Amino acid sequence: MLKPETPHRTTYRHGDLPHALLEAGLALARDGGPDAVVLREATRRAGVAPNAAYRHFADRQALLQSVCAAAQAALADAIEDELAALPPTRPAAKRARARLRAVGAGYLRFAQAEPGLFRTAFSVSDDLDSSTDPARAGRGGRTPFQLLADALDELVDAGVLLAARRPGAEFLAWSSVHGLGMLLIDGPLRALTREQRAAITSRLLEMVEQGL
Amino acid sequence: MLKPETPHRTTYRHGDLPHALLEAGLALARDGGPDAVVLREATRRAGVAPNAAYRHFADRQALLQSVCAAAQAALADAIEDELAALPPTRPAAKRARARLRAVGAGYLRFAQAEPGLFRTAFSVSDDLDSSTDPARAGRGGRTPFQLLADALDELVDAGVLLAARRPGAEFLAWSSVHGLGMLLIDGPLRALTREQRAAITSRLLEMVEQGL
DNA sequence: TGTACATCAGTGAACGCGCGTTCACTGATGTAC
DNA sequence: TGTACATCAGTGAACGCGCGTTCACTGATGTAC
Repeated sequence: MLKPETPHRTTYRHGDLPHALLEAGLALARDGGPDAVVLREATRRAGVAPNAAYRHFADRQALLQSVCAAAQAALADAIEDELAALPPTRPAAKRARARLRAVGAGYLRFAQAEPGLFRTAFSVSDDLDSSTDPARAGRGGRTPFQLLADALDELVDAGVLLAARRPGAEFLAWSSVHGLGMLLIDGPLRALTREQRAAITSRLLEMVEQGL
Repeated sequence: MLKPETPHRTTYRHGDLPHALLEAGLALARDGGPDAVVLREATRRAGVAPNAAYRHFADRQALLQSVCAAAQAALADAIEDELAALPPTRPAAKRARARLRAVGAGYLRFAQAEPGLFRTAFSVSDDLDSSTDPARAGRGGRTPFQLLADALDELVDAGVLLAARRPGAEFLAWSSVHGLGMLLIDGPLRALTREQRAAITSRLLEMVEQGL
């Protein structure tokens, strides 16, 4: 087991240690989940003494929080990718439906492609305010939560979802998709084939659409 | 902070150390989740040398696995309680519906009453076989997964759920409820009042029923 | 009923590990004059 | 353009912690004769 990269630094100053630590933290989260995000290993990877981290992060928790925000941003990116890949669709109702499904599909794709980051994204217990924290936003400036809310708003605009049922709907949709993500990466659905996963994902999204 | 109990033992033999360690492990899980289930603290609480645990558990992982199974059994008990509290209901369809809701309600009640145990119950990544492992069963001899499956079967028998939609339905229902549990204990829904939680729980269960 | 002995549960001491965090420091940078 | 000096980023060494796990051991139990 070789270290992936031992950064050779010629200057005394690192250059961008905060960023390097965040990247190292993300790498740790990627293949070990939140518990693997530890200061010493992050500084090691950044090629710096352990205590150098304290110039930029108050403590381990602060680094973890940054990594968590970055993981949520990555999740937002995955959702945006899924939305962007959608073909232009004409009737507004059909389009809105497709977009909601894309949000769910992107979410689940990310959970399976990056289980470590996914777990990390939800490791820091947060509240409603942090769901819209710009640090958690993707390229388009929206957090995963906001992307979901947008899709639901479109559904109302298109007349698919009754306005009366809109409030709180994000939590219902989110619960279902989040739960499936968990079962797929850690739970009893781990062993399913790619096709089986796709099938169950599809059925779940359909259920949410019907049930909302 | 005093130790809750320092067991005074007069005999050299403990009596029932495996059981004592399991109980200690459960207590640790209860207020610290899976990461808090550590051998040294468990033996401390059992009033025994750290290495005594190795007479009964191969390693830390083995203890955690036992605690995990016991946590699932406790979850099964919570669901059974909810089912038992149901008033007798006449039309089979109405009855079957009420029972499915009770399964979900019991699951979510447990998640909120015992978040540490709930997290621990799903900390050991398992497969479909372990979902029916008797060690994870409650008083009635059924695991949480089996209780859910039973409820869905009743729904089919009562003609509420199309038999064609039955296969895999447990995963859809489970995902939704499990996800809501996560959001309620760790996620953005933590801060909700009791009434708000009840309302969202009710809506989610309704959504599942409609959408299945 | 007594006794030798195998079996097994628990002990005591120790190991190495990786972690978070603090201390007093040193080297480079950039700004004021 | 040059230089003193404040500022700040990183260093080196060390701390204490709690953990999992191994070793050779000792004390009690129960069974065979």
